[in-house]
Amino acid sequence: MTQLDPRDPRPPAEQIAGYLRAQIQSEQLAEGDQLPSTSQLMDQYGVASSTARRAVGLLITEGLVEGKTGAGTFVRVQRPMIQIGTQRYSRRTRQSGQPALRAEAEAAGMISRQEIRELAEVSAPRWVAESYGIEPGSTVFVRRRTELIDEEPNQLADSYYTLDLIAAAPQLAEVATGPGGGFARIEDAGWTFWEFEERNFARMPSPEEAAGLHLPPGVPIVRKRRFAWAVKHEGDVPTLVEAFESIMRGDRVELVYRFPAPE
Amino acid sequence: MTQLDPRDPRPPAEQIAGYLRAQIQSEQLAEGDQLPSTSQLMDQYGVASSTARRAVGLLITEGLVEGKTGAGTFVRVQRPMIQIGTQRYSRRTRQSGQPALRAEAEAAGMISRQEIRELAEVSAPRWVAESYGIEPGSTVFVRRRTELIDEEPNQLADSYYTLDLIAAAPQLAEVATGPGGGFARIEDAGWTFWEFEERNFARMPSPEEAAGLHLPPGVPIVRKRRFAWAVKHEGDVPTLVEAFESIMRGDRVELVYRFPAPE
DNA sequence: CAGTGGTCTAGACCACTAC
DNA sequence: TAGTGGTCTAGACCACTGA
Repeated sequence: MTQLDPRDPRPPAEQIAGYLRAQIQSEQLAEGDQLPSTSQLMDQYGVASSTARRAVGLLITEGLVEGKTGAGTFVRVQRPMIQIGTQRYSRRTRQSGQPALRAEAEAAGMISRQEIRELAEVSAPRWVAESYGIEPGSTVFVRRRTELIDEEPNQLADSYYTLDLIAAAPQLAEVATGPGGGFARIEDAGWTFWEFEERNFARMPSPEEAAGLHLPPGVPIVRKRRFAWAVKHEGDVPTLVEAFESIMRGDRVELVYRFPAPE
Repeated sequence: MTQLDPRDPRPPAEQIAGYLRAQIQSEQLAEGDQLPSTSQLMDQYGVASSTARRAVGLLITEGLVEGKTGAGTFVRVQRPMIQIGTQRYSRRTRQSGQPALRAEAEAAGMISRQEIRELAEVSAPRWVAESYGIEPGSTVFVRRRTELIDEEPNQLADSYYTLDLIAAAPQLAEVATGPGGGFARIEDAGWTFWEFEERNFARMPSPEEAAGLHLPPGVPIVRKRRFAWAVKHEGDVPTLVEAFESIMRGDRVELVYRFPAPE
C-alpha cells in the first residue's frame, strides 16, 4: 500500500494513483479530505516530481479529486443530483405526490434561474434542419440560455424555432417569455402538445463547454436533444414546434424515464 | 496557427492543443488522419518533448484522438451510434416500420452477442436493497454479462433478482435463459410486466470498467439503472421483479425516449 | 513566507511499428 | 533501423494559499 511494487507491470504513476484511488473508495480518504502533497508522494514512493504529479493528474481526469492551486488536492465532493425526466407526468408519481423537476431542486433548498446567452436568427444546424424537414442552411430562430442552480451553471440550453412560429408567438424572441415560459406561449398560439422525444448521449466537453459550465477536469457532459410535436386541431398530423439541445453536467443530473410496459 | 502566441494567456501545451483541435473540427485533419509527431511539434513550436506530448495528451483525454505506440497519433474514428430506448414501443415508430434495438444493430450489419461474467448469490448493493425494500446486505441473485457488438464489448449488464423469483424461474440462474431471454422466463412464471423506470447518468469509467469495455482514454460511460415492475393478477399492486444496472460506452450509445405530452 | 499545485526544459530509456 | 508514443528523472519557475 505504501511502497512501489517492482513486480507490478503498471508504471509507477499508475500504481500510486491506484493506491490513492483505493483509499478514496474505501473512504480512508473521505469527501473533502486532502491528498498527500506532491513532495510527500515524492518522498514516500521515491519518484520525481513529475511522476508524483502525473499520479494525481490521473485521478483529476477521472473526476475523483480536484486540485486547488496553493492549497492542495482534495477528494471531490459529489453534490446531490438533480433528477429530471418524465416522472412528474406519471400516474405513479402523481399518486406519491412528488414535486416536479425544478420544484424538486428548489425543494432541496437550491435556487434555480436562467440567463439569456443569445436571441438571434441563425443558419440551422444540420440536425435542426433535418428534424424540421427544411433545407440545410435555412434560417431559424435560436434562443440560447444558461440555467443556473445556486448561481452555478448547470445547463446550456438552446431552443430552435421556425420563423413561422416566432411570427405566431413573438414573445419567444424576447428576453422574458412571460408566465409559464416558452411552452405556454406556444399553447397561446393555438398549439396543443402531442408528443416528445428525447435523445441523450455522453461525451467529454469541448473547452468552450467546460468554460461555460465551470466544469472541473474529468467531468463528462450529457447532450440531450428534445423534440416537441404539437397539433392545432384534433386529428391533425403532429407538427414539430421545438428542436431543443442541452448540454448538462454529467455528474449533477440523473435522467429519469418511467413508461408503461408495451402492449 | 503555426506559431505560439506570447500574448495568449494559455500555457503553450494548451495553445498547441487548441490549434490541433481547430484543425480536427475544420476537418483539415479528418477521421483516421495522423497528427504531427512529437518531434515535429517540438520543432514547429519550439517546445520540449514533454510539452509537445502534453498537448496531444490533452486531446487524448478529450477523446478526440488516439495514440498508437510506435505508429503515431490519429484522429479517432467515431463509429456509428446505437440507439436504444423505448421508441420501438411507440405508435409513431411502429408506423414508420423502424426495427427494434438489437435488430437495429444487426440491420446495420453488426453482430450482437452476450457473454456471461458471473451467476451468483451476492449481498445486495444498497441501491438494490432499497429498490426491493429489503434489508441492506440481504442475499440476492446476480446475473452479470457482457454484451458485445461486432466482438467489441459494448455494455456491462448486471441483473439482480430476489431468491424467490429465482425459485420460481430457475432458468434465470443458468447460462442460457432460453428463447426470449430472461423477461420471457419471468412471464412464464406468471408475471405480466406493468411499468419500467430507467435512470441514467454519465461519469468517467473506473480502471476496471475501462478494461472490461476496452475503452480508450477520454471516453465517458453511461450508467443506466432499470427497474421492472410486474403484476400476477389484474388490479394487484405492481411488484419489482428486476433491478438492472448497465455500464455502456458513452460514445456508442444514444438513449432515445419518446412519450406522449402530459394530460 | 513556507508550502502547494501547475507548467515547463532537457534529456533519457523502453517497447513498438513500419519499412 | 529509424521513427513513434509512452514514461521517467532532475531540476526550474510561477502564482497562489494560508498561517
